[in-house]
Amino acid sequence: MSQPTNDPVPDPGSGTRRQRVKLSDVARAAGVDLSTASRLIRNQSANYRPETVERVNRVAKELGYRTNQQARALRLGRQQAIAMLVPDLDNFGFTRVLRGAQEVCEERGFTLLISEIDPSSSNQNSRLASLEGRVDGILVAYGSASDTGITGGLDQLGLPTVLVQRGAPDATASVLFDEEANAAAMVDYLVGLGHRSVAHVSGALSTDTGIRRERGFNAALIRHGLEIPADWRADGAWTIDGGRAATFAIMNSASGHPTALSVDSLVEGIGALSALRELNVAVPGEVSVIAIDEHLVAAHTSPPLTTVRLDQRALGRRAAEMLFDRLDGAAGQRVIIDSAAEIVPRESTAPPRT
Amino acid sequence: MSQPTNDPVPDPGSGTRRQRVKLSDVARAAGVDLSTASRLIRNQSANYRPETVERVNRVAKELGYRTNQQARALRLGRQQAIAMLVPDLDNFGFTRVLRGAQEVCEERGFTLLISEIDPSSSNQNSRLASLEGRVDGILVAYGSASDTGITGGLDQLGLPTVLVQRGAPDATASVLFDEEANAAAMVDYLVGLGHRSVAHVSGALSTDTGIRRERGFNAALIRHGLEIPADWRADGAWTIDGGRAATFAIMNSASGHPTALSVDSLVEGIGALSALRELNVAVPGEVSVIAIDEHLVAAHTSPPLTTVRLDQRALGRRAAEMLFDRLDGAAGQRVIIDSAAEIVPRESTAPPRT
DNA sequence: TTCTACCGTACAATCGATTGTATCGAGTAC
DNA sequence: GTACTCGATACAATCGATTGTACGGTAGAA
Repeated sequence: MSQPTNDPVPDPGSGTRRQRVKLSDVARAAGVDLSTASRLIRNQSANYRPETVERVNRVAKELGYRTNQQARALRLGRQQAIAMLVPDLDNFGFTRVLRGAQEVCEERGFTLLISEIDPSSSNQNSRLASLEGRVDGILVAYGSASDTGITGGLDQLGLPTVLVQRGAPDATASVLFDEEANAAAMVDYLVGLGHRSVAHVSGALSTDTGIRRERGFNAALIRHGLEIPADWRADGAWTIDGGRAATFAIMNSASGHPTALSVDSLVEGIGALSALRELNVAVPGEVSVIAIDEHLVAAHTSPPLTTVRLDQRALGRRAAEMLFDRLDGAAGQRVIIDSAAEIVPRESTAPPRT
Repeated sequence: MSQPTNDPVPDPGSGTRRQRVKLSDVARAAGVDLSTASRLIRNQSANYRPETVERVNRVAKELGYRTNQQARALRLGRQQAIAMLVPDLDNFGFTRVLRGAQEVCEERGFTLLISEIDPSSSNQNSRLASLEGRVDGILVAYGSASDTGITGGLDQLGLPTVLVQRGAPDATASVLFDEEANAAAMVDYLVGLGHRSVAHVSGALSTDTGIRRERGFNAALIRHGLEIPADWRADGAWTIDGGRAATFAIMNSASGHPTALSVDSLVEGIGALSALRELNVAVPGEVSVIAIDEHLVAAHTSPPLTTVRLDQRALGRRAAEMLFDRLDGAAGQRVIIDSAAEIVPRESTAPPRT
């Protein structure tokens, strides 16, 4: 190893890498001690002479000093960064959660790093491990897939974690929507239009969110005094193809077909529209369709899809805040926040044909 | 500050944070020097006794030792991580590029961190700066928006950068598709179906990619001996709404309307279908539509959209590889790779009505 | 005039790991 | 028997920043 210990002359050969200015350079140039420079750079100027403060800061600027985050992180024992894990960036649900979390991070001077980790892939644990030492905590946005493996890996990491829009039996720290209410909102809307025959394309019933929406759907039916055949409920697995398959199953069921479809996610809703088109079923003429998750594409499907907008930004914000609390030593809780569910009416819903 | 310097007893009060095992703990427990432990943990066992090697590794495992990445990064001066900047995770184009880069990172033992930075937002520079010291290099996937600000901030960072599917006049390091060929592929396909009146919904003409696709479109027309009116070209700005507006403009143009639309991106294609539906124009009966960017949603629009699939995974891979080369000191280059453009025929295209 | 405060700044330990070089001891050759 | 070699491991500097405490000097009080 070449070690020109006291030769600060930048190597002229490697044009790319300019010598990095460090704190000791600033201190020397300003004629003060390293510790003085350190404090003044960080505005801990309480006891210092204004003159010194000014000089140090000026020199730092002139030299283009920027603190080395690795060194800082090592000394402080923290990274000032958190990670958000998502299973699938192709799913429409995550971006607004991400942005909410991003906002909070920015307010706190933290960096948000995103990592896509497919929970079904084999190397997820190594990817998780690679996050170690880079972040102080983890937000897990896994609403849409089975994820038993992930939680195991997370435990090993020993980092504070908050689950977002997804519960787990053993997880204390999680931020959830009132999914029962969200599902019920769709039924209420359809019933309000006059529908009495409402089928349900659910999210994956292996997931917490799927189960709770199913429960909300059922509760709403009972509240409205409705009963539907068992084969009007189908698991759409949180995917386009799953939604398609579920819709085919419902429409071809022995019980005849419903006048409306309550769908647990936008991607499944797109699948449902696709199936109905293939079956030559008019939407909303013969069957109305409504789905959870608002996104710009919903305005441009055929027909434009009526959706339920959830306040996912707020979800992301709240989750990030809880994570920061945990970093400060607070215990994790299971919090259910108001999703501020709002129907965005478009052309896929209408009163049933009489 | 509480400094129980030589009191390694973990505080029983803070149940959350278990005392972290460090290398010196392992060394002590194994009865060897820190340096020995360091080397053996990293399999630099060249000169060591097999017995010692075994003992150190066993102790490390027993104690659950995991190397502190911050300390390692500080010592080594590198992070073993790179970042990928995307402007908008809602755009369908990025996920496969991301995954390609992810693959290469994994092969090299690097971590890929994703960061969404809206190039039009005001705080982009602070977000960029927050990446400093966390990553060794940056992949910039900005194909779809103006980004003059970003490049400025990147320069200041002084990190090796590679631009992905996006050129810049002054950028040496970039990996690009042959966009002229991609655009031409759409025209060829439409002409092959018998169309002679082909309009163009282009990507934002303020972007490099937009300009090059426009050029390819024009070249293809000439090659086929076709000429079209000026108002059959409209800028769709890489967005759904832009694509809609551009389609309205073309369809309402004084020159009458074309029999086919060649659209530069899937999102704009969705906008185009939306506009055509609103205009009661039959697709593909009156107007065929084809767009660049394959994605599952294209199979489920109405009608399903014929698309051009580009090998974005390869793009991501190549870009990551170039970035690693740059980290090793290689100069950046401007590389154009084969996009392996492939038409995915669906129901939005058909021969023109005679 | 001498002692006490206090102000402004410097000293030095520390975070956890990496790595060039020194050292110790045993075996071998003469 | 002495010197030399080499194998196995220890020593110590270092990466760049943070922070508790010590220290020197000046001013006000006695």
